[in-house]
Amino acid sequence: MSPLARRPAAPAPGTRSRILATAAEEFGARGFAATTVDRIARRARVNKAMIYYHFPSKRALYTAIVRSHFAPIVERLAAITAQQAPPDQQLDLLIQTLVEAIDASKPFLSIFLREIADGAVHLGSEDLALLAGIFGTVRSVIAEGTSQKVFQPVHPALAHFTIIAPVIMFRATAPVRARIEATRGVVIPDADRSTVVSHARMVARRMLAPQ
Amino acid sequence: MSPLARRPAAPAPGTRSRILATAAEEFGARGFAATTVDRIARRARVNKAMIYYHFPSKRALYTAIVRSHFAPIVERLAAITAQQAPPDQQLDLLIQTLVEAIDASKPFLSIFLREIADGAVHLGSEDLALLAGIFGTVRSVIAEGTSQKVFQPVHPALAHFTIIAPVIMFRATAPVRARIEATRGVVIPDADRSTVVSHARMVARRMLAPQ
DNA sequence: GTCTATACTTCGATAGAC
DNA sequence: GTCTATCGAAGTATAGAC
Repeated sequence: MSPLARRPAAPAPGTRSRILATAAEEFGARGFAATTVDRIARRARVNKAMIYYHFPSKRALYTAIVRSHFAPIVERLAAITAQQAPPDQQLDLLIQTLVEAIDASKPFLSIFLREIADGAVHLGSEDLALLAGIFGTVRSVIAEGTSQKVFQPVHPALAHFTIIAPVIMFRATAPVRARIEATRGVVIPDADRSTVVSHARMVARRMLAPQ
Repeated sequence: MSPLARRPAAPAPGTRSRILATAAEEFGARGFAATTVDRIARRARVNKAMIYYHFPSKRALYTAIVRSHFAPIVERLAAITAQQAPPDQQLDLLIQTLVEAIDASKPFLSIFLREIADGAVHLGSEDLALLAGIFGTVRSVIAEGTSQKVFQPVHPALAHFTIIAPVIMFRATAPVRARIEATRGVVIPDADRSTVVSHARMVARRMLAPQ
């Protein structure tokens, strides 16, 4: 190789992951349709054509982000139920893990909310399977507790969302609450993770306590 | 007026409301950016130019929808706290009213979720005031109960979302749950309104019961 | 792997006749 | 109030040089 030759094909290791991270922020903040590939490129400091070099389409880029966020959550949840602990202990661990997952990525939380509003039209059957896995895990732990008479009988889906929806909505509404605080001069206290976990556990315990 | 003259300006009473209803469905199902004025026009069976005759812009149409949905909810909530009932009774009424509001318009529920994901960028200070009103009403009833020692102390925002977020997410996820049922052959029971109200009241009562 | 330039499409919005 | 026709701005995606 001539020393005078240029190096036109030097790999830039951070490029692909920088695209993914920036795209997640944009999709989360604006939604799929309102996100432009131009803007992702500019913010990730790559050329727009580079995005199409790494991903076949805007949609494929979006799908890659969704998969990479869902999969590890389901794995961690499965690890908890694999151990044969009592239902109330498993539920405490499930709550801890779910709150950590929700806190792990603010953009993904927004993507998740939009996906629900969309009726999950962007999710393939593999993604739906991951979602069903999360739902099924919580549900089976509650069902086990009910059959052992340590939990009272509850509507499965309503119980599931009673545990997790408050955390989702509380975290997701943080920017809106901040705007209300700023605009209207009221103080709405935030909460750190241990406060949120404690609250969710308290709610779960009280909701499921036998009559 | 000559009998031969045409009547080019016959009013079509249903036009404006048909635009509003169709636009709400589209904004709910697709989000603001993905919704096209062309499609609203086609589905509402009006000419696109008619939309711009009734509303100055796509954004103004969206805002009109948001206002018309938020305002009556806040009114009904205010009517409840105006009466001087005990906190637990007020809370039961608040829950009933909020569940009814959530069930009243499926499109608006999706619009609401997307607005949260957006950080409420489409909402002006008047809309934020309405949102703050909903939040403040629940919050003040809980605070009153706590100061009367009939409720235990709780984090205001977490308590608020513990009561209302499960209902929001349960209703909003109905299409996704249906897809999971269809794709994966599992049965996820739905719930009618009285079941949802009872569940939310049970959760609120148990969460707020003094230790 | 990276860039420039551009083809192709869609969409919000308006002009102007009736 | 209602229509047709169209402008102009963005935006996805690709071709092709280096």
